[in-house]
Amino acid sequence: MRSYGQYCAVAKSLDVLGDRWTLLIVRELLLTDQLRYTDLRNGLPGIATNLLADRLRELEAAGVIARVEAPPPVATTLFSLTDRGRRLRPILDALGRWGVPYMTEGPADGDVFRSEWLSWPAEVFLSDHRPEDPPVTIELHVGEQPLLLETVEGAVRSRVPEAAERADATLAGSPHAVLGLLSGRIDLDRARELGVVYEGDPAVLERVCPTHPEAGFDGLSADALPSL
Amino acid sequence: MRSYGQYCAVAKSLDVLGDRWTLLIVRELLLTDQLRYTDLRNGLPGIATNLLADRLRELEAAGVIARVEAPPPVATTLFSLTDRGRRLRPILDALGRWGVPYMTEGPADGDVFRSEWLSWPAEVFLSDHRPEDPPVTIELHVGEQPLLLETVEGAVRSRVPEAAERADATLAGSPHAVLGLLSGRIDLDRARELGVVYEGDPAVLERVCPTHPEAGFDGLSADALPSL
DNA sequence: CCGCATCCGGGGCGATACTG
DNA sequence: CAGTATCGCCCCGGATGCGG
Repeated sequence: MRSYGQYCAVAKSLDVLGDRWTLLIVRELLLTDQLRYTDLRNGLPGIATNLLADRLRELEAAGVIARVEAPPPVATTLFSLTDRGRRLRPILDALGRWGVPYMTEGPADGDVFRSEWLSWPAEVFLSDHRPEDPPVTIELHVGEQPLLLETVEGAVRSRVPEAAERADATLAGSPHAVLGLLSGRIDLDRARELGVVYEGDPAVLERVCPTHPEAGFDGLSADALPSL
Repeated sequence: MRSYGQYCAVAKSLDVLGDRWTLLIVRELLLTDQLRYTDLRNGLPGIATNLLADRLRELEAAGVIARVEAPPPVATTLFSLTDRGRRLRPILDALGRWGVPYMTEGPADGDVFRSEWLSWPAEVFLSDHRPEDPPVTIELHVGEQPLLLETVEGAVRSRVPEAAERADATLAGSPHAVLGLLSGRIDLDRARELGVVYEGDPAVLERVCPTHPEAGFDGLSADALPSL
């Protein structure tokens, strides 16, 4: 990217990160530690292959990602974040938190979806109301692959589960309906009408879901959002 | 900006903020509450006037900024952030914090500079080591206009000072030298050799500056930064 | 002056095809 | 699987013009 030519920390960051697709590549690598070129391509629907190659080169030159030649039997190149790349998490989290209101009204026409992307709304909306109790996990089945939510230190974190990992409860349904439930905009009964399936102790869900009258989310509701 | 077409909070944010110059316009409005078109143009060296007009329209449509028609004697349109726009501060702060290492090696050739941009390095590097004592202020004279640092709740915040506001100490010099002092990379004696002028009780500066062997800044030193 | 609109050249980007 | 090559378009940068 052409430099802004400003001796300013924000501008310097944008010199490195401001190109189209760059931060979404970082998002993919924050959600899944190591990815192949093809995995990135699949996780970034719409990116042109030459752009992906360009961005990966630039990010490597900037010290944000590293290329690892995996030994057999994998025998392919894997991309992962460097330490400096992992320090981008606060930026992505801030962007995610600010963008959550744009999700609560449902996907726009033609939007694609991957369940890992629920990571940000889940961590923003949910919290552990009984942090002293033993931790619990909930498995989300929303897109192609599941997402695991777990209570940790009073908050809720998400990650891609290991194979055959069992959770205390499972929640399945459409992205919009599951998000409505997680945000506290609708309750479980209403969610079920929208096709949501919840299996497990209801107390597990209640433990992490927002208290019902959508409270104190610091302007995270979609109300008063411009039409775009 | 063309939408990424992804039902993801990060992508939705970038749909609104990802265009070139957009976040730098927000930066200007976070640093100074209300700005005229011409002020923005001056604060964003290099931006084309049509792009500035485009971005302001887009940001207004997105509900991030608002246009205020100032009454006489000002008689001009002022731009300011909405509530939603002010919630972008965590994003800018995260970008600023990540970008600080790119500043510690000095400005690149042709970089322009404005003293307000020292806001991020100052808040990242400085802290109040004696939060129980009465608050102190330091006035930075680095660029055209001064920047005021003040201790608040154990941290150091910065803002553009009111006219004729007096600080407990003043610090003047080149951006690179002042930044070296603020980051703890050089001490006051060395800074003075580089043309820095400090007036006031040395204890004021020591109270906020990092303890000398550049300690624990979470990878914020410029070491091991790629050449770009 | 202030707040833009218009025009125009160049390059970043999007889509597809092709290759070691 | 991991890219390169190509082509059109549109975004961006820079200059100028223009009404209030």
